[in-house]
Amino acid sequence: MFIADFLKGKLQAILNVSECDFSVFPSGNSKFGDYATNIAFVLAKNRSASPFALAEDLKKELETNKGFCKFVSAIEAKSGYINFVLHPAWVAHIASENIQAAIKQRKKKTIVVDYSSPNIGKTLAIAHIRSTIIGDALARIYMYMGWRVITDSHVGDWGMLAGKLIAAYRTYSKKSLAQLSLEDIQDLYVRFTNGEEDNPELTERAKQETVKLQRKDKENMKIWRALVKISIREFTDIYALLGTVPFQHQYGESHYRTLADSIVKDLVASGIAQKSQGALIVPLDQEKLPPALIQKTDEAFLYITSDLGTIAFRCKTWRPDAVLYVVANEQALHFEQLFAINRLHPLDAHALLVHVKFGMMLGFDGKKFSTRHGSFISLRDVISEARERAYTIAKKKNPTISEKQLRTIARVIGIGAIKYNDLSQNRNTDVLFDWDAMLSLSGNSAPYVQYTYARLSSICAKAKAKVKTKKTTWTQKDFALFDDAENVLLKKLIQFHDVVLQASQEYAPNYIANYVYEVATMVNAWYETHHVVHAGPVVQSVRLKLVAQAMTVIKMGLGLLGIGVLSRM
RNA sequence: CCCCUCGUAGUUCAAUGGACAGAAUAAAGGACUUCUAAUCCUUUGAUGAGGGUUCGAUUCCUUCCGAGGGGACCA
Repeated sequence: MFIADFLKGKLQAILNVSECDFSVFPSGNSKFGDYATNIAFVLAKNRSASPFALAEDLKKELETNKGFCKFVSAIEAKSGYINFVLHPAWVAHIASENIQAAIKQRKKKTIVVDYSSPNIGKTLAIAHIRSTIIGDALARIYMYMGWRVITDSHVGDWGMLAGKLIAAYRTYSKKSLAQLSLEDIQDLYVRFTNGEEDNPELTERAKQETVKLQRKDKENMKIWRALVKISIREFTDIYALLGTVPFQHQYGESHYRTLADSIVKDLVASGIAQKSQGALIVPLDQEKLPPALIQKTDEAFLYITSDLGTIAFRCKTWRPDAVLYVVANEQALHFEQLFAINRLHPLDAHALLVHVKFGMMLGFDGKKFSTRHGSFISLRDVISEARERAYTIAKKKNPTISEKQLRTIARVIGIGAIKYNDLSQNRNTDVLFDWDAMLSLSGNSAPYVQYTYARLSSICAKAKAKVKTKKTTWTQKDFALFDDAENVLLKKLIQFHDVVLQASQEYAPNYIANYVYEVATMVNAWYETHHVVHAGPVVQSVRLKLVAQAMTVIKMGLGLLGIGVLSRM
């Protein structure tokens, strides 16, 4: 149940104000009721009236509405706000919902999430972590929201990069294709780019190999296919380590080359693209953007060209309602140009194209990570470091536990810490890479929330209660045994859907992370002062319901972020 | 020179234009004979600077200062 949305709809209908842009939101403080609205402020502006008096009037109008009073048991007007206390019967109804089931939509919508998108020839690095983790969370969130989700990693496998890799292989490799590992390829590439600095001949060679590849030279195609295969295998391994949703597609840029070709022809024919200094550009003065270069002097395509093909392909194949590009801030101009060209020459009429941008991960020096300057941190190293740190602590806490269990705990905690670090922030600020911050195991972190879950699991085990993970059935009578803290906690727990909805609308997984953290904080405070196992049977059974409810919310919330829970840690 | 993102406690981060700007960490003190102390409870501390719009601005506009990233043949 989307409580805020539901109440807003009721208010619109009862007060007949559908055109007015007000909001309904959970009150931050229980002294202001459970939910509140700023409707009086918004209406007062339009009618140039006093918001304070208007709030009083609206309150009276709502109080006389019998239908509305089934959902809200008390209404108050306070300094212009109207605050609502939810009706206990309705609270019981909402709390009894099965939140593990994905939300059903009336009309099933489709979304394409484009994320991770590494280049071939290199293992995944720290620079890929944000896109991979944020994209994965968004995919999970939209699946939960009942959308048809298409996950696609737009792998960089074509163009100059591919040519360089082939040239590097041909120039330096002593191994055959079959013997080659990704590490070998990476070494060859680094050696090649270093060599380029004082040997322009190598760059020339790379260009020639690129042209040969684009002309489907047999030998080059063979080398290229091997490079792609080795790279994808490595990517898949790391995604498995991270526990991300497996990609449905990893179409590379190469996949779009013929489509891009026809789009470029169309753009030229319709006069949108024109020659400039021997290359092909799309002027975007009207959009107040610099011109986009879509074809080089040597007729090779660029990043933006294949992305135009990508739009056409996706729209034709899946007919999505939205396409999310989870790509760092540095590509902002690229996407502005891409979307602008799409407006001039619509490759699809109705898909909403969104660049979900985020701040960059910066190196220790506060500058961009770059392989060339040797500031390369592989994702494998980050993962194993995280696991190691978690392992050390887990072993200290549980000296008697089996090695196998320890490893499981270390994996879930370590991965959780990495993901949470990114997903709890997700603003556009750049992030300075810092081992300790990224792998924090205490305070506002995934392990804190996971620990809360483990404690609750332990209560269930001690009380010999079966944890009902699916749903908890509540009646209004249960609340008679609650004190204030428990009331507030349950009201917090039923906000789950509101939060997920908002996270999906704003492409902001951090709303869920923050919410789950707040829930964990409340649970831990409650835990200190309320006993379950030693309480009397009646109180115990109600508190066990609360425990089950909290466990479900934490498990689901972390699950949407791609983070697991443990019954023991 | 132009464009994008950002500037909040000592540090790392929160805050759909809203009710006293929240956490974590660091510092000081306190709580395990009862469900896991990876926890809980106290205390100290912040919106880069100046204008403007608004009943109300960390949020929107503007000027300046500072950081990072882009700006036609890499992606």
